[in-house]
Amino acid sequence: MPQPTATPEPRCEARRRQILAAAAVCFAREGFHGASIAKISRAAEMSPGHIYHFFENKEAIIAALVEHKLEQSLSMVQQFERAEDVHQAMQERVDTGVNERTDLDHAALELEILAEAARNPRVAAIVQAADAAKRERLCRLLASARGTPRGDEAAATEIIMALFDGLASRAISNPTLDRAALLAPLQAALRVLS
Amino acid sequence: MPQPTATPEPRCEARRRQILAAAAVCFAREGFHGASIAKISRAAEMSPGHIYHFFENKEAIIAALVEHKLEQSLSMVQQFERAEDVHQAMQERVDTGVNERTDLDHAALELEILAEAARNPRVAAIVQAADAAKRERLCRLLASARGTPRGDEAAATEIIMALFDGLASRAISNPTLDRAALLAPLQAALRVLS
DNA sequence: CTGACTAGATTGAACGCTCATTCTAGAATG
DNA sequence: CATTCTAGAATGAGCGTTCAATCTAGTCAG
Repeated sequence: MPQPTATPEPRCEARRRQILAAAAVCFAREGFHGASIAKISRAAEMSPGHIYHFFENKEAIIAALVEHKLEQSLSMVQQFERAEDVHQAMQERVDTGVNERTDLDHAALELEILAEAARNPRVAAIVQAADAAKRERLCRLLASARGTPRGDEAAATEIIMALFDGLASRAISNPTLDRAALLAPLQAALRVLS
Repeated sequence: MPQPTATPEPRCEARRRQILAAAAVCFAREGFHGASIAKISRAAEMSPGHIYHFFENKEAIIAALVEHKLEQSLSMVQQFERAEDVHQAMQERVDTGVNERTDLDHAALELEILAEAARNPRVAAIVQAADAAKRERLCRLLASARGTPRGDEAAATEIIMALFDGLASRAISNPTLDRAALLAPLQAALRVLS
């Protein structure tokens, strides 16, 4: 018995991560359906057939990647929840948020995921479950930050999320986007919403 | 003589529109790469080969559809430009705007177009040219509505566009979206931006 | 009015290719 | 030696695209 309880699947898990990393690159560059298993296997430096030992099929790779991306995005909410002054933490995080959301590779993958969710029920379920979790936690944060309830917490949360989600679209539609200049009007909008 | 010079290409143009309408349905349902020429031809009630009399290839259908969609979206700006009171016209149009942007089929096609633009240079060029035109005109409208310049007109325009673009993402991510409730916080955000 | 002719519209089978997926046999490991 | 891992060729389906054949409707000769 080499490892009794320490590392559950050292090789297998590493391989899986290797495939997901390669898939993320290929999917961002060519889309879910433009990227072939052959290309992903080349990027992951393994044979096409071997990928099927770790994932049932191509859709499972997409699902796993989407899940992984959304888990990352949930960690942002956790940061706010741990912060002492929520208002201040949010204002400070806007800068980073804009840069993350308007990064071209990130934006491309995010839009690809949403477009896929619009037609693939399995992806839609993953996206919507993750979104519901994120939304509820953000809404609760907003309510506690406001102190006195105004009754439109859910809608305001929705608009704040639309604002940040929209940044990905803007990054694609406007390659001359001035990220720094966005901060002032964005914070003004957030102030009136929170 | 029924029509001497009125209709230039009645049959040909009608066929093109027929193909584009069928393609819009197929692309919204299955994505640009999921929808095959065979399926589009079936939806357009014509043979696959015949499609190639009207479009050079599949990419040309995508390009034509994207162009058509963006022309429609430009007509909204024209409405504002013709209005007497821009502020008022915008506030009145928000309701319609929310419903248009959060329509699932519209949102699916919009996200599909943006995802394609992120990797297809031809589509990117069309999207970005249309976006630049729309952006400049909206920015000018915002400046004239404000009266006294504040210097952040371009950035504020960008944030307003992000807000509306983001609604498409929200419609996909949250199927329980309460469209009517969005209006109040959305208008509050627009008021502080314009 | 009728039949031959024509040009454009339309068809659908066929082509070459790439895809996701499976299979087989050899290499590595213990 | 037994077992697990790995590679890459094989498979069949489906893709975008082409093209020779067919249909259709309008013109014109008689």
